[in-house]
Amino acid sequence: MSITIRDVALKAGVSVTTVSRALNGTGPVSDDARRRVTEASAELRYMPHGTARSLITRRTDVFGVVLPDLFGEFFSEVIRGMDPQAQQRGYHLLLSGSHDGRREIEFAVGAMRGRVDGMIVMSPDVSGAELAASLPPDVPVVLLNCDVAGTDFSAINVDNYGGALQMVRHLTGLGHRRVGMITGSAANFDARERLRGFRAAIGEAGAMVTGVEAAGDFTEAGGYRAALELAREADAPTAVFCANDSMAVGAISALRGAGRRVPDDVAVAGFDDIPIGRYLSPSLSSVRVDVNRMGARAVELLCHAIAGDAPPAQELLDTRLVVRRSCGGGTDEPPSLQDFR
Amino acid sequence: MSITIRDVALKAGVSVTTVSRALNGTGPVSDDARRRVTEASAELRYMPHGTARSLITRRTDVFGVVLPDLFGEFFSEVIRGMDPQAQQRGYHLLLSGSHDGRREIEFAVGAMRGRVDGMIVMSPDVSGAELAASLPPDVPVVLLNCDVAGTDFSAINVDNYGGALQMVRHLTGLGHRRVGMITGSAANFDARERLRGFRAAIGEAGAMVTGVEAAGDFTEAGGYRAALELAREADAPTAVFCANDSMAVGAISALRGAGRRVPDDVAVAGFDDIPIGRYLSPSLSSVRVDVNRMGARAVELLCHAIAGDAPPAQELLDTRLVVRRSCGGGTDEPPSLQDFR
DNA sequence: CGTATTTCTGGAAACGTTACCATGAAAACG
DNA sequence: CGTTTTCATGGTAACGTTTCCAGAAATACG
Repeated sequence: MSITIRDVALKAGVSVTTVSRALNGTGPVSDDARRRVTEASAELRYMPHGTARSLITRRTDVFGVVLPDLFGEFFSEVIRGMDPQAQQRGYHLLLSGSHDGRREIEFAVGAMRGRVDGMIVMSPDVSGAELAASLPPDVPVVLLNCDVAGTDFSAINVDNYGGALQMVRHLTGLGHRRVGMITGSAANFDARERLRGFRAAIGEAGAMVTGVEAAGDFTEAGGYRAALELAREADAPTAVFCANDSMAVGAISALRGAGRRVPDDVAVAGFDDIPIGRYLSPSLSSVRVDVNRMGARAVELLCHAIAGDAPPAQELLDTRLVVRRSCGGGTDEPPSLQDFR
Repeated sequence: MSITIRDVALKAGVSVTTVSRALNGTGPVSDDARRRVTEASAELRYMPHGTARSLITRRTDVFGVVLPDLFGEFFSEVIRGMDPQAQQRGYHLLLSGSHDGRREIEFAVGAMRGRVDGMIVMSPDVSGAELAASLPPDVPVVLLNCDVAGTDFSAINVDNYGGALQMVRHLTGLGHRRVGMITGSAANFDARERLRGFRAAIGEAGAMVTGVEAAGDFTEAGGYRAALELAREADAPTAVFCANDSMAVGAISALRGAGRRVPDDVAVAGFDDIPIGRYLSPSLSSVRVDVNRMGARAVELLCHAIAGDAPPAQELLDTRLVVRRSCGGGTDEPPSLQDFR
């Protein structure tokens, strides 16, 4: 059916060993033999069988990528960050989306056993410690957005704490005395860190400033409900920090519905700086995260782990405050259409 | 180093054959042996080596996905459409982005030889006929957004022609007599089909309506330049149809800069209906394409090709006209924040 | 009870490649 | 010229799994 190295050897009149050597450039081969091999190979349109090669080489040139439920362009960006780096180093990406929870990740990881040289696992809902037992000991792993406290996994995390701190400091700096937060899912590591940043900022702002929290779930609808809850408070907050932009969109909608103007009556801010944020009206203040870079860096770390030329590292990706109209303090950006990039 | 089926066999006190049978449920195994095998397997945390299995089984449970330069959320959506379908059928996705041009695709395809059971190749710049020689004969392939005229590849294409036709008909229906088009790259199949639709619509509109074309390249900057070109015409068009939304964004910016109001002085429409389109001001009229469905359907077609239970099929994905403010004819949608989904 | 069938089992051959070792020829060295 | 090194080559053993075949034990059948 499909042509193997043996067919090439036969046609070129040499042994399979010589064919392998000639094609891979490993070991000495006479010019004559090399010519005959390349000729026969081209004529037969021979392509080496990757699986067979991997079996003996113990290299697959593939990285496994396990992601939770793909959320918007986050997924897209992280992959786009990985791909060029991986490709440049001769690796392909084996994707496995829609995995959350310990058991599902374990399964996905298992299915990749023996088909990847390393893995990048995004696991915001399951900690590194919990994952430790599920991950194969013989395959290097880089964790993304994952609580790796007390483990020595390589990991890259967004500086959620710092970003939230920055944003809430900005809000209190604008003079807000009663600040609300719509939190993300409690199980989610990113959400917990953002909440921690919020609390820290409220704490350091002194006794004049108080915080109030409402539970969200990272969805627009969840943000809508939580915002209504906050608006009904006797002492309703004049600023609301949402754990992500989607919830901020829902929150603005809810607040408007409740007759509150944004940002005049209540300031709103999000996290992630999703692309549509600047096109909303009012444009949405947020915390910018370079997700692309996270993907790229994850590949780099994984390559180091495989080469063994660097110890496991846990990196923090810094964030940037993006102040727009929704929290009242921002410059009134022209609704885009102006700037190229 | 890593544990193999032999280790399990040794620990369970049976042969490797029996272990294989017990674990895969193939062939008869006594209850006692099965119990011992599953026990030993669990205790050793054995995971079969995918590569080794694939070699003999001749199945990898992997689909190769070759995409051109990842364009915005198009890439994301198509993958998101594929993943659930693939996963449901027990397949993983091996990704290879950033491949355009005949040689690069050939290389990517070659690198996948023997590691995938089927391939999905998006190739808007290289036709199926040209690709035929590069594609392996023994691996089923589904082509996406590709000119497959005269070949019998399975393929899924967006109805670019019909979509463009619809949109330009809408513009002429609004009374525009001089209609411009900013085209995409000439090498691009989607672009050519959209242009064909434009010309057909102009043609059928009668002698009163004339069309004028300016060359773009699918980028914002390209749209900007092309729009300026059109605006400088002696008989400048009162409506401009752009081959994609990115160029429409650039075009609106250019027209404004040239002192033309949109949509009052000139109507603008795009193609693709990217998410930010509705948030722009004016909101952007466009042609909606269900990219997600394209990915999902591609996987289905590939599965049929592998199972051999259906002949190669070439499908057309229909489009939907989305009329918004930028071409003057649309309803004035509230700038979102209202509707959930 | 003898034979034919089933059930269970293990040894060995595949799968397509590269890695290891051995061999002979040629070249370099003293 | 004899000896050592290098070069070129091929045979064969891996890699970890499944599949094929054959044999042994147990069961069914007449």
